[in-house]
Amino acid sequence: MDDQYRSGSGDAGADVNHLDEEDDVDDQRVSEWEAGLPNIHDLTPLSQPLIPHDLATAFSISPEPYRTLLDVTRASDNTISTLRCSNNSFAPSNNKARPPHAQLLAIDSTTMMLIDDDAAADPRKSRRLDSAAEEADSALRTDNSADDQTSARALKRPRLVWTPQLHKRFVEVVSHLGLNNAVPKTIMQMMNVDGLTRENVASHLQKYRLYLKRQSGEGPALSDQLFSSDPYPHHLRQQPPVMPMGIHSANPPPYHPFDSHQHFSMMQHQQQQRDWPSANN
DNA sequence: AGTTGAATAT
DNA sequence: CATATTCAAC
Repeated sequence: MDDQYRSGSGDAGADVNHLDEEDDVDDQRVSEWEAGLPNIHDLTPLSQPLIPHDLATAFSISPEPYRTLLDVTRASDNTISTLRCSNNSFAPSNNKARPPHAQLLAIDSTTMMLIDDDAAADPRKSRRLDSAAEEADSALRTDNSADDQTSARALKRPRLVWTPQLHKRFVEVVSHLGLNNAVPKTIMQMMNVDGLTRENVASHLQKYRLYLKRQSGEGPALSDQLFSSDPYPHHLRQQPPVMPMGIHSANPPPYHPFDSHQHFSMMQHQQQQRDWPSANN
């Protein structure tokens, strides 16, 4: 193929890593794949920057370096030889919980709306789980950025942090299913957050149930009324309380762990990137 | 030292 | 799947 052109939709290389077994099937799939490739007029010549200069400067994006045709060819060769070498070192797919890229779709439009709102309001951690498809990926699962040196196994996925967004989705799903169907696996599927494991959910569910029990069990006893300003017989608390999950992470979010009941009214300024990558212990 | 959220073991 | 225990962070 003409290496003067690049496609916006991903590198061809990724598909080069099957070797033996089922060649014919592979061939067919390759053909299909090839058929789907953009034609030459759809491609941007590598000699042209993807981002127009003025746009780049407007957004403070450092301009791409210019490439000569020679550069391009060289890079291309490089890529190819790299792929040839590392063929099978791919694909360990270090966990069961991420087969196809598209799983079930989200519960309903309402949910999606809510989530989107949230993501907009708190961009800090919205990067995982926002449409639950896009880059949730890179954020949640084993981080590939610094490349998995030891590749394959031995990789413990980083500790999951239940951000308010994640938790919210969790709560939504749980209430959407009855308490009967709200079991880890189902919840996990419904949440459709990729990288999220059943164990993650199970653990969280445990805490959540505990929390719920506490809420309801927590006698509206007199002691309560001493401090509470609401004299109502409050066993009407059927509605799953939106408990704000605290976060144990490198960056201290302004709110408290579990028990206290507060609505997060945090301002939406300050967007940092330090999500959860305390990656390694 | 005491809690907590999350992981892991049963 | 539920529950108990362990563990690291505050």
